[in-house]
Amino acid sequence: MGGNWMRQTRLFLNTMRENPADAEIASHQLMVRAGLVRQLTAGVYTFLPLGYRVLKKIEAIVESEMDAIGAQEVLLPAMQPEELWVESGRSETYGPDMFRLADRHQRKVVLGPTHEEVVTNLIDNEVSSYRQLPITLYQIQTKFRDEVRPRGGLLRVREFRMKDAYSFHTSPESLDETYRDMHDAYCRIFERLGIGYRAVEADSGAIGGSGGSHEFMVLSEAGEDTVAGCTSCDYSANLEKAVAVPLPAGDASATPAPLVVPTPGTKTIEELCRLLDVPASRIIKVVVYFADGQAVGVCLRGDHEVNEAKLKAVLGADHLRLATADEVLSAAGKRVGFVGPDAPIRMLFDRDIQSVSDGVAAMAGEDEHKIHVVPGRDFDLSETVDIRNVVDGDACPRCQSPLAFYNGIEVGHIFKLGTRYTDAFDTTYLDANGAAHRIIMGCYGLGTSRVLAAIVEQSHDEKGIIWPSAVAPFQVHIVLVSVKDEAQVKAAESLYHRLYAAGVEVLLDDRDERPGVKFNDADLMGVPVRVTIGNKIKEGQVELKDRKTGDVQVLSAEEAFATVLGMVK
RNA sequence: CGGGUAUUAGCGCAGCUUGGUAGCGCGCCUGCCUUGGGAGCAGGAGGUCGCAGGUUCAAAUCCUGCAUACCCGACCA
Repeated sequence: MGGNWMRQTRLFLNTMRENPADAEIASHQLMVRAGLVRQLTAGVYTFLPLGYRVLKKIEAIVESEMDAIGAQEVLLPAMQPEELWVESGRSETYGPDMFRLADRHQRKVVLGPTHEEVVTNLIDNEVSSYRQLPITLYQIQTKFRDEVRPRGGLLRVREFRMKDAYSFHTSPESLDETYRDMHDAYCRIFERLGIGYRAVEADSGAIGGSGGSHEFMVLSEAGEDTVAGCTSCDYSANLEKAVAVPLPAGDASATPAPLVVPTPGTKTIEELCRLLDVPASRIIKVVVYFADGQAVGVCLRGDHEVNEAKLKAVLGADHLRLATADEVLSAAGKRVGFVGPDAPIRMLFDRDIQSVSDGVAAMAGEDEHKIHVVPGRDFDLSETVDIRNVVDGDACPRCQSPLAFYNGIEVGHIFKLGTRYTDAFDTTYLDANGAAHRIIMGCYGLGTSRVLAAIVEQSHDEKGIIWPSAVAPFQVHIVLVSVKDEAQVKAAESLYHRLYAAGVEVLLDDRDERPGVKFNDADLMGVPVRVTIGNKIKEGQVELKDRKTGDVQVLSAEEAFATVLGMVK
């Protein structure tokens, strides 16, 4: 027993009628209520049989598509020496987000949040010739990240399952090819999984590296990422990466000379707007950051926000944070709120500051601002870059149509890493002439346990989960209405055995429960096809119900068998 | 890291103000009855009241500390 058929009386499963108190989002509530998972501690979950069946199905699909593009499966260690991370420089970058421990000899060990270091080390040891390249390795592993705040059930956790792949190349063209293969494989994976997704341009973030990067997003209210997407063409990008058409330069030909006005105690843009009765788009603000220990000012319009990912990229900085009030005072010589674009620190200007034709800037003393300020006329625009988040009203960089914003769950992320890690480990191959060159790398992640949550988040109704057929824990759920009725039992057992013999994954609800309980549990569990065997068996009839559409067909037992085979194959 | 809330049976909660035998609903076990959308009746099992101190004749309840969990925020000048 077990495997592809199961009697519900034997299934390790407790469904719950009420939502657990700490579950807020639908996927978390349903996964707990339907008995897929149980929380052990913050951000750490047990997968129960039903949940694990689904996870394995997701992973099997991922594996088959990885295999199809020639990637080879390995299993890298979850436990890794800290030295590797020190060598790559990421021990510091990751900081407290990594679980760290010491072994009995006080050697420092980390639990892998990802595996670039380990796999590069492996390749460094094993690959020496161009003849061995290109090669792509992948694994499905449990990863560990000590998240500041786990949340959203299985969406942001500290221990999770992830497929990660790494490719190694002798040329950028070869990397491009594998990157495209991966991109296409990911599209096939999400199509096979039966979920709606969007591939978006992304920032490469902490993993580092140069070159392209795409994220695969499941659009959902519960998502933590913001996606900016064009309303007419297919441009879409993570907000961290999204760009817009530059705003038109303002016409300052009629702007009078600057004038100092008193603005005591205005600490925010909002206060300043109210006091001077100007819109935020006419304020020229300066935000002070510390990038790798150096103070740098960012000058942009009052209604725009600094995009820290862009700022980090422009500066090439590893660490970036806002300056504290005290640091602002000592670095720029003015209190927070009164640092102007002429402050005596390195200043970066957002390119759209040039859209201001008659602005307000803190280019005077404390508790004063200048009005009628024109960028370029009244202060120098030394370094002009795109450094802000796109906002509502911005135009698509490809087709000029308006951009719109969505929440998304990041379920996959692919990168062209370049030589970020092979530089760190001095990983080279010999070419046909015997000359050594750095190996070029790509890496490709896909969070399988997060995909599970994302599917539930996207595919449910008020009664429960609606599994896409490809990942459903079982294909057919036979609900035997009364275990006391011999005719029903006989018909149910017969169908159960025939479906199993035909290779259909089938769950038989043989519990001595009232029909309402069984129907509600079946809806909660979300198996795509339900066969109800009840008192219509007297007329030789059973009922077939589609979980997603709710469509019901009344058929003979024989017809039902044939129809079910047709539906699941 | 900061703030808030919570912690009492497997799950959801009451009890705490005003200290005195630990309760309810769901679930679970037994029996009867019932059987097409979470029935009913009867009986029953199950709790170091998060942990450690303190106050008191007496603490789930008051006080102190700690732990854990959940939520919100983490400074755009």
